[in-house]
Formats: sequence, structure tokens, C-alpha cells
Amino acid sequence: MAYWLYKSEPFKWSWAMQKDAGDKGTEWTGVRNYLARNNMRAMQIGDKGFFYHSNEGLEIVGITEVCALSHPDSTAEGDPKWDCVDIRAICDLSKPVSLKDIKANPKFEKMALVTSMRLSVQPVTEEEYLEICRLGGLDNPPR
DNA sequence: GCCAACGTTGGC
DNA sequence: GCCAACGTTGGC
Repeated sequence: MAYWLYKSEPFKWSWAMQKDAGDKGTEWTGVRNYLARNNMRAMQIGDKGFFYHSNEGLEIVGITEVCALSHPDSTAEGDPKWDCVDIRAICDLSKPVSLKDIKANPKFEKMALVTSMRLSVQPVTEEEYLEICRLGGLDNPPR
């Protein structure tokens, strides 16, 4: 089991929209960065991840899970370079965890969100995952 | 809206 | 294959 973080600009695709998509989930389309794509190719069914609002919000708002393995991105117009997974919303954080909180906490100084600011799909360690769940008010984080 | 960081493109 | 130019991301 691995953990991930997905960035989305809420005015393009928000956590509310992700939740509206229900248990079937949605394709995480539009990633055109090799590192981010490779992260998606490495994902397994059931991998948990954070949903992060970039540009506006700047906070982690919810927990997702991978519900379909990497497959061609349907928005890539037949370009075989670009794949994506499907993810679905699992639950909200009781309290969103902001980028400011994360940057202020030495536990997260090596977190990709801090060190690789622009990477849109990034790995999260188990320690980071559990600590953010704790800060977010989840007593029993989904594993 | 600005601009730094950084990934990609393309000329050589 | 190098590297300058350029485009995009995303925090501020």
C-alpha cells in the first residue's frame, strides 16, 4: 500500500465535484508530466491519497483511493505517452490541513509538497500520511 | 497579477 | 547531447 497526493485547482475540478462523482470515481486526466505519470503507473488498486486544492484554498481537503489502474488518458487524443488512474473520494478531513501548516511543521520538511512544489501527482510517505490525517482530525485514517 | 521554479522544445 | 528560449505551474 502506497500513499499519494493529487493537486487540483478547485475552479477546474474541486473536491466537491470529486465527491459528486461517487464510488465509481473519475479518471485523473490531464497530467502531462512524466514524473507525475510515472507515479500514477506505479499505483495499485486501493492506494490512498490526499486531495489538495492548489491556487485557491491551498489545503488538503480529503482522502481518495485508486479504483482503476493506470490506463490511457482519454483526453490525450490517442497520444500513447499519457496515462492516468481512476480515483474516488473516500472521506473528508474533519479539518483541512493547509500548506502553511505543512510548511511550518518540521515533520514535513522532506515532503514532496514542500520540496517539489510543482509536481501535480506526488508520493506521500506513511508517516506523512498518518500525521496529516491526525492533524486533519481523523482518528482512524483509512489504510 | 507577478514572478520564481522548473519542465520541455528546438537549434546547433 | 547541450543549453538557451520558452511555456506552464502555482505560491504569494
